[in-house]
Amino acid sequence: MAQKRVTMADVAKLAGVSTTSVSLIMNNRQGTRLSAEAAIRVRAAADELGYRPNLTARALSTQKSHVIGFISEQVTTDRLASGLIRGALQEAKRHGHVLFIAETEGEEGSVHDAIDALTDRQVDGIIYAATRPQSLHVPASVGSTPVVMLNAISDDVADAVLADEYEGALNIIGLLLDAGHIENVVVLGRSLDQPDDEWFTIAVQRRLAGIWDALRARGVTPIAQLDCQPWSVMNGYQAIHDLLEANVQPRAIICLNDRLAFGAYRALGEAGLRVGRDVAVVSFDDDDIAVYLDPMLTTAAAPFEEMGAQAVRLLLDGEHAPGEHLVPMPLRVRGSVKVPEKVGRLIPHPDVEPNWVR
Amino acid sequence: MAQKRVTMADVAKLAGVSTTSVSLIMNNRQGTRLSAEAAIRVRAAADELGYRPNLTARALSTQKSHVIGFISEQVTTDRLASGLIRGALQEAKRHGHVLFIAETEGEEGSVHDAIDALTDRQVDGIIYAATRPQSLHVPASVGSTPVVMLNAISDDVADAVLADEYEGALNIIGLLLDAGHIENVVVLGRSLDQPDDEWFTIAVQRRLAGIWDALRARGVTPIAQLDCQPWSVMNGYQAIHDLLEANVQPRAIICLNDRLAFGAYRALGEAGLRVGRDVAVVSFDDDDIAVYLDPMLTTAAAPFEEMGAQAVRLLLDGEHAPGEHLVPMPLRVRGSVKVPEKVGRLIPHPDVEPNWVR
DNA sequence: GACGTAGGTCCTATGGAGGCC
DNA sequence: TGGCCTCCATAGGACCTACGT
Repeated sequence: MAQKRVTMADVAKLAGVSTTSVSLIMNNRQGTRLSAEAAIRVRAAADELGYRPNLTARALSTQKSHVIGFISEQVTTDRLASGLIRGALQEAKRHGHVLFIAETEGEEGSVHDAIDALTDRQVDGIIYAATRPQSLHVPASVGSTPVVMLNAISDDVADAVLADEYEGALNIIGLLLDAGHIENVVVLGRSLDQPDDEWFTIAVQRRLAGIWDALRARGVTPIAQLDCQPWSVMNGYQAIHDLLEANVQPRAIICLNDRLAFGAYRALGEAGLRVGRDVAVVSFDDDDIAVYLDPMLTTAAAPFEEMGAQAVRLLLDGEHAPGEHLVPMPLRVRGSVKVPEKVGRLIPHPDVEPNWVR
Repeated sequence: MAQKRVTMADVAKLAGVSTTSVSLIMNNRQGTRLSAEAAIRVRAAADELGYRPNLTARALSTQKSHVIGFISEQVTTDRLASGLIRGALQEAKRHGHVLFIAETEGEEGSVHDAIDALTDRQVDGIIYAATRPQSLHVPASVGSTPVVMLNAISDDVADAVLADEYEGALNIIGLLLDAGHIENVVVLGRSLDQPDDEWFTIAVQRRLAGIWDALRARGVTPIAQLDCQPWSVMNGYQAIHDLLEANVQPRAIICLNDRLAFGAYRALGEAGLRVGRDVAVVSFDDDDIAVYLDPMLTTAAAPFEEMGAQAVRLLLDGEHAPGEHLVPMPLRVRGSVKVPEKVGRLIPHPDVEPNWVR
């Protein structure tokens, strides 16, 4: 068992050179040219023995571990935000890096522990991701390790990757209104005068701002704004249910997220109203359930994968203007909005339900 | 910038001892007792300087990295299976370990690369997870690094953690039948005589076996078995829709997974049938959508978190009987099955829709 | 009894040694 | 005498540990 790993020394011995030469050759060092013949011998020996450099040892000596730490508060749980990890993972892989994952369960001190666990292992950089784009505190214990906030912001860190909620909202509402759905518009999720609370994150603020700017730009005034918190299926259902009971007939519903839309569908269905025919619905996030609905939901997708990838790039790049980095939210145009041909041509193709395996 | 990290040597100098002493004291080595006074001096110095051991260096010298590698084929994508990671993460943390994540996109050779990336970094063990419990090949390049298969099996590896599909099926079907839903039973997803195919994984085989054994044990014969692949919302809808069109009236539907159930709900609803009143529905997995449905879905939950945790325990333990390790599937009893009081007492509490943040 | 020295983990970085023209 | 080419010894990096004083 446990046959020891092949080391540089083994290769050196077999090739009849020093370990230095092996190192230089295996790393393709320019400048200090060894004889082509020696290089061939070394490579042959390495191949024969199946030599692979020990990256731990290399990290110790170069101070570069080629590892990125990914801290999240429950991101791995959230099916939406697992896209963040996925995007980061793929981009990291493209650069020969690998990801350390550490999760903080929101407990105090838990972040601190996670950061220690990562810096103790000499990660080259840290991505600090959140489910909600709230402002987070980053302990000073990171030291000089570069940090990028992902779907979050922090007073302690310059770089942050966020979805471009404002533009996304402008676009999706623009789509709705340009398609002619300008009467009896309802905003579901949060009203303009709802007092600030913990849910009113920077992302929500911008999303809402985009919605209203788009409405105002076209002179459209909603007939109702429905507060509800949290944005759950149940609350979406209840809000639209109550609205219909009060004899208000929406022709277009702007949902602040897909779960609210899901609830709205149900309430509408119970009242005999058909989405796409009687009522247009748009939403945000492109949750998995968006394509489970009938008709499928038109929504501004949260670009989580791209955001994750972007965070890795920022970390590895080093040379970039610090600040917020906004990633566009692609529109998923599907059956919940009837779009005239003319407008339809300008926008991306509908998605289909993915082939889930289980 | 980049103020160098505090090393053992720094602590030693400040405390006026050798690095050896620092090492021994910081690691609480018994046996070789240093003076209590020296220990105090060293700890004070370490505190003052904010010393933390460099785990990379430690790993190099002890051959223990306290890192576990987690390889998955798209597990991070799948919102169901992200529970695997979450469970593993928390258990690893409890043991002072951290998780390397590597994803293979199903490409050939990709697994090989992932394994290399991990073993090059001296991980203490590897968890190889899959979305479908299929049989996977594990390249010999793992060498002597211990491997545990998670939600998968392999001819090359003894240990595997799987959901106890058979028991889960026995239980959930038992629940359905014991509640009195024994007439006009329909099995939705896969029939007994459907030929083997790529979807017929070991998990599906056992799930199906459990269903039928439970049915037979009570002398119940379904009035229909509906094949469909993949198990999507659309296919579930279509199958039940067609069934109703053919004038077959199900009183109980056994869905092979939650997405099928989702589709079934829709088809039933369109036909004016109410789940929980006219038709009982049970299912598998406890997907997020299970609680979005109305009434909420009664389902045998895939115990992903517990499975992930179990995999970590097996890796760290070392002393255990090798083989398959089955994790029970808890029943989530909700509104889709009317359960008589008497039976209801014996089973867990209904869940509620989680407070999603976005 | 209390502690330090030296050698081990594996790789990289640097200055310079030896041979040849 | 110098220059050029090929190569290596040595000294890190930060830690652990067997042995010695």
